[in-house]
Amino acid sequence: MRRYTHPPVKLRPPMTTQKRSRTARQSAKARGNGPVTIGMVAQSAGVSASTVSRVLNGTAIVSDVKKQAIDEAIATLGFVPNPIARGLAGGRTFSIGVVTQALDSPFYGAAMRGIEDELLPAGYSALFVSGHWDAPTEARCIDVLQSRRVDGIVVLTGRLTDQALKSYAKAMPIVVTGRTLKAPGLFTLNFDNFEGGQLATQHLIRLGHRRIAFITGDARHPDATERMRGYRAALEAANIDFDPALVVPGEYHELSGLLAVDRLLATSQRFTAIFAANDQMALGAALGLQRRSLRVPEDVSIVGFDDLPTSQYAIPPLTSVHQPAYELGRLAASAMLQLQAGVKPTAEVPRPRLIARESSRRLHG
Amino acid sequence: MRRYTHPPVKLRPPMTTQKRSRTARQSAKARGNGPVTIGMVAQSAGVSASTVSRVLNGTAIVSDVKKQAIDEAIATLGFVPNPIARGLAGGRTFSIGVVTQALDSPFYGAAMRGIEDELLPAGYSALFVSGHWDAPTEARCIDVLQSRRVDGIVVLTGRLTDQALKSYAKAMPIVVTGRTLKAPGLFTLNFDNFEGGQLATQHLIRLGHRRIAFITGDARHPDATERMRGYRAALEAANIDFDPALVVPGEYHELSGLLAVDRLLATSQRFTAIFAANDQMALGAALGLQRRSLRVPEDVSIVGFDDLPTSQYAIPPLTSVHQPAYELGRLAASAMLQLQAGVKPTAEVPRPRLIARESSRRLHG
DNA sequence: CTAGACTTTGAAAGCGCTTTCATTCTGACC
DNA sequence: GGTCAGAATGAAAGCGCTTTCAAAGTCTAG
Repeated sequence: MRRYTHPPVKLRPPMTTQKRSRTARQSAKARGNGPVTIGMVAQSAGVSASTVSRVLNGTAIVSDVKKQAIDEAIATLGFVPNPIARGLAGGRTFSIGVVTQALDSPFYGAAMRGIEDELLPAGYSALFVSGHWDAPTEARCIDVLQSRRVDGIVVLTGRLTDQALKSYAKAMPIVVTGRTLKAPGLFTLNFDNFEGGQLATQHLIRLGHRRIAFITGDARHPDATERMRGYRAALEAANIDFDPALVVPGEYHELSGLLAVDRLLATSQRFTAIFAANDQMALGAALGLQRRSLRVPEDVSIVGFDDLPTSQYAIPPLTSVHQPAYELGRLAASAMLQLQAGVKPTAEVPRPRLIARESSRRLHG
Repeated sequence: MRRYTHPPVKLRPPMTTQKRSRTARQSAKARGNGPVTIGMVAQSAGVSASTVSRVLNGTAIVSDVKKQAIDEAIATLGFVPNPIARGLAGGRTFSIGVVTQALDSPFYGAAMRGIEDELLPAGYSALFVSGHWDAPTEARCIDVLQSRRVDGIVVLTGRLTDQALKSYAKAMPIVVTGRTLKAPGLFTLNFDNFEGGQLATQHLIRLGHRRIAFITGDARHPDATERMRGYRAALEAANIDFDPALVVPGEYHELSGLLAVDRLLATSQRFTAIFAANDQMALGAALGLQRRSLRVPEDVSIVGFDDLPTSQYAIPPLTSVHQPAYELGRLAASAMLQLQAGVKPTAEVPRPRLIARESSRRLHG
């Protein structure tokens, strides 16, 4: 098997003297094998390692002459500080843990991209782990992240209790999306799912629909229940009676949307439109309708929620409430950066917007 | 602003004596503030830190009595070794870097999930970064990962040259998907895109199609050109002349599929089927056809490639060549684990399979 | 001029762990 | 009973960096 010399620990030559002098060790390093260390920079610039560190971190004033010499040495040697050593010594690893729910969801994917785009330029790395919509798993994720000594954790939605989150926030800064919570060291970023639900429902009402079915999301997700609240509020505002028979449970994936339509049709409830609590279910519902030879939007209008990138290419292109996943990721990350810097974050999530496409149309239009 | 006590560096009380005794320091720690260290375990078990380390890593024989005492101490104190310190001292960080091309792609998402599922139980963490299909960006990603001292890197496809990859493999183990390459410290995992392309085309031919259009992927992706090779080979095998007019370029996203159909229709080429080099373009193509009032599959059959999870819920459900993204991730990760252990990986990628759904049907059936 | 107040700087300790080296114990064998 | 190889263990060095502490300069004001 090959040996990798990166940290040449195992291959360290046996020491001959009890204690090699500092210089001896340094020149040994300078011979060019391992990576460049702060000591080599210091030597090359004719200063001490402490001073180099000070320049690196800007933790103290250093004379311009030396600063220049150090910068030059860093450049010519191509020195890159070792984050591991920094982490050990300084207690900061310049890495942020991110608890997503599914690495392979288009929604979280966009959020992760936003987080990465924000963190990388700031010299931070992101550690993505997935909680699979399960509180114990999420807790384990956070343990892993903490053991990796991340400087902070971004939790994308999730099922942890507010209490648990608050308690984590005592140990390190936390940014959470999908809820509103006040606690020291904790910053929350909440998308207005209620308003989104209203928007979607209003849109259908304005198109003349009055029998609007609703496919719910998992009731354990606060955002799902909020969207439902929005649905009911919009109905009420339009003086349309809420009919429980038009509400069918779903689980945020395509299949459950398809099944929901089956169930709806089985009860022979009349309806002219469907509002699905997310796009995946809306797409499943569209397929379900098609299977029963019902056309979208001629026979039934459909509105989704999330506005996934692919939804605009669905057949027909899906009307949906846009959720700014990428933006949300960026905001969460920049809030975390602010927390790191000791600044109180101020980010605000954009308000929901409805993107009207071809899956919804005027009733009897 | 709040201070976090995790590594209590900044708040360390000023030293009173020149050099505190070992015991003094330890009991200070044992008072219960910071996290549990190996020293505390050692003290509690009545052995030295070295011995605890030996038990932890299994690097030397330790008497059963002590081993038991140590295990007990670890359990009662809830000790978790600090990976940062381990990384510094031992040169291993137990983390694997993963260069994906897009964090928000369903395909890479599934692969990431596979990687995570394989790595986590082994005590490794994954560091995901995205190269955005750009060689310089990928190179920068690898630099970041190396500076983070990952123990190895998994590269999912990407545009780096074989040469570059080989040279990286000199510094640390590398696993690459999407190409076949032999080099020390390098393991490749290649999906047979050629056969996949053949499979898709054969399927259409068997259904009676002879005018089969092909929407290509980005020509810079080896897998795209392989799929095209498969297309041509299948045509040839069926004695169908290759017609360049039926080949239109695409870029692996929905819009380019839609545009490709427009272009195809504009030239008024006759065709009864379309093979798109990936599902996203197939979906875009389906929408493009629908816009021109052409029905799928009645007027035109469509076959995609990748078999994204959402493709089975498209309208109509998409026939596609299944690509085992999740499996691929798992295989890549387990190969990396084997490399870490000094074992020669043996993993093999499953062969392509065609998943027939409703977007393709017998011509004039 | 010189005491006091800052600035700048380097030496050294320390972060938590691994690994080497030396030491102490066994037990086997002559 | 004595010698010697091998097993088990602890002390200490070291990974690369940050931070404290003290020393050495540099001013400024009395």
